[in-house]
Amino acid sequence: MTVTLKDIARQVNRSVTTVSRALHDYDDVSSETRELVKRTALEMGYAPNVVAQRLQKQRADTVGLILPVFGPRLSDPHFGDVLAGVAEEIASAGFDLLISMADSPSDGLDAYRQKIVGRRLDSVLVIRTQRHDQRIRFLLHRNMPFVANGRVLDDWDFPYVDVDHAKGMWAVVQHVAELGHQRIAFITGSPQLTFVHYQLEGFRQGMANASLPTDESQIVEADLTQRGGYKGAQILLSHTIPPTAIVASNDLVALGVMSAVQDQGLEVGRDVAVVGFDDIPMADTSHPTLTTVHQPAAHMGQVLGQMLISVAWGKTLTRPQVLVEPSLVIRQSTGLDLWL
Amino acid sequence: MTVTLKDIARQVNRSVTTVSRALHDYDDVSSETRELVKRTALEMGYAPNVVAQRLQKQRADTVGLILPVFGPRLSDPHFGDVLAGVAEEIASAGFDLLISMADSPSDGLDAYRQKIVGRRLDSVLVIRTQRHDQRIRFLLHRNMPFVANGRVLDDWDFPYVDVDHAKGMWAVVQHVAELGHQRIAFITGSPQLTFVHYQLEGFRQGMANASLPTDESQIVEADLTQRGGYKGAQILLSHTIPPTAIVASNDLVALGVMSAVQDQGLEVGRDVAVVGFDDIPMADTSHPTLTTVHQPAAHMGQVLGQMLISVAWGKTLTRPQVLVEPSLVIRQSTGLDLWL
DNA sequence: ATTATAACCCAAAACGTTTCGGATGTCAAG
DNA sequence: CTTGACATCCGAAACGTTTTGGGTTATAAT
Repeated sequence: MTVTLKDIARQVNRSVTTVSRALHDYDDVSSETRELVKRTALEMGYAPNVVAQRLQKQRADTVGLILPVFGPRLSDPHFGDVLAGVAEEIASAGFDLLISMADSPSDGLDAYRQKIVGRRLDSVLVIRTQRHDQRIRFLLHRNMPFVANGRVLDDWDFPYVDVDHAKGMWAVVQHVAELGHQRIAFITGSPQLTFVHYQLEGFRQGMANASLPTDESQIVEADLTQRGGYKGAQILLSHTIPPTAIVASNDLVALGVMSAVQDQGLEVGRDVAVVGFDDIPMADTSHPTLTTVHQPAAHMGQVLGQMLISVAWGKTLTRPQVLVEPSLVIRQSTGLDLWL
Repeated sequence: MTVTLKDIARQVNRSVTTVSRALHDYDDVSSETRELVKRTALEMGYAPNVVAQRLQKQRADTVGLILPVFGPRLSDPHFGDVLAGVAEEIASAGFDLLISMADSPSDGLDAYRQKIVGRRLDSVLVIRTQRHDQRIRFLLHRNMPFVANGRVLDDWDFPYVDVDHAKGMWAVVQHVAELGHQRIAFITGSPQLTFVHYQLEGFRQGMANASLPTDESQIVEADLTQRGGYKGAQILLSHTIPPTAIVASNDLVALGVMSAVQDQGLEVGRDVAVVGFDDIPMADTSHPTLTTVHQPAAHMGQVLGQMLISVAWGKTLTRPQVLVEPSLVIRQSTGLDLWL
């Protein structure tokens, strides 16, 4: 059915070797033969069997991504943007992106074992790192090329791209405090996640810097979704002394917070200030528009993609650790000063 | 470095054949040998080389998705949800999802050629179909198993899952007309896209059914993004007689429309009704909440996933064409009746 | 006339697995 | 003692490619 080198060889009366070499422009085949081979290959609709090529070359030209069960969903816009950047970048190098989903939480490592040891992948993208990440431990241990989108707290040396969440959150608190807010609440994800850890650090330092006490009851943990934000805000707003500003771990959560605030009949930006993190497209078109911390998602994705290809080729990275400076984007959701 | 069957064979003093058969629980190997083999395989950290398995079995256990250049972005929530459903479903069957990006518009078909003919894929998911889709033509012609998320206008027989866009849009117009609106505008994507075609059909029939004239100047084409919706709405609202209701091809566009309306100082749901299509999570938490047509994205993804696996195994589908009934979800953005 | 050089070609091995078609040995039935 | 059945094992081929290490022929240099 499908045509192979052998078929071409038979057709042009040459050996398989010669056909292969002709197609690869080796200089020990005559130009007539080369032309002939190439022409008939085209005519017969030949396409190389990549599986065979890979077996022979011991390379896969594929970078893998294993979606953790409790990680970001494919429908998370910020994550989607990062991923699009990665996909685009590696595509231009002829690499593919292989996405597997871990079936169960514990399955995470087993999935790695199977896919990675099975040599399907040349390098791996690790997303949403945890403070002490088993996956990274495993990959380091197996000597498998990988790049992480995020850091860990352990003192391990591995390539990553991350945004300086602490600094970003610090700037947020700074901004909100300058507007006169004193009761600033924070809706976060699981503190096991490294980026949450750093955001908390930035939050606490920012509060201290503004000479505000950090009230632990104002820090609530929630799902990193709109629904999570909505619920978290409901809890916060039901306190006897509700916060006047609510900061969220990401924009999705912040959008949920805005909904909750508005459903309580309060006005975002006047009664309650709301701040997000990520700067997803939606942040610019919500109402009111959302003050947030900008992350260059697509660009980070591209950098990740380049690094993934480099490590797949066994190159050592000139700049293995990239920490991106975030920038505060002030919009309407923190719009008005308070008069206190 | 990595351990192969041969290594195990040497270790346990058996042939490669026997080791392979032992690991696969063939009944012509003694239980002692089987145990021995399995134990040493585990001890040595053996994992089969999938590439070799694939070459031998002529299967890839992979379904492919080639992202068209002008298709939905990975960051489109509705698309992400569908994709998540697909990924989840095929993962439970041990399949992987391979995502490639087409480098250039024209490259679309070439990408198919290379990846598909190169036997990397057992089946292919085609998204965002066009009225006369070259990709589907190609896949049919090559006899390559695939499933489409969307229909075509040609009378070809192939498996697809789609939502009845015409019926959905018909219901939208019906609803808006019942509220008293007469100048109903429509912001669509390219009419080359099949779903836009059907939406237009439903729109026109709905208008006719409500005895309203269809004013072609009220139908504007835009990018299927928030930005596109924003711009489209600006154009419509600058007309001397602006519409009182704006219907959009999807929720993203509708959210952009809402922004534009609000930026003009108008109130969505009172001054201008806005309707979307898809029912992304955001539609429920936007302000005002968005009236839209619900699509069971994740469920459609699962069905697609099951079909993709079936066709990959060469099975004939019991129900190759699935047309899902959409349902109108009435929320605040069409909130108030008009008094005309 | 011999030798060196260049131009062109190819057989065979290798990548790691699965499977077909025996081969060998043992034991019970005839 | 032979035959057949059974249990256990294995060699070799196959999947399609790339690469190694040649071989053959014709031409140029000695």
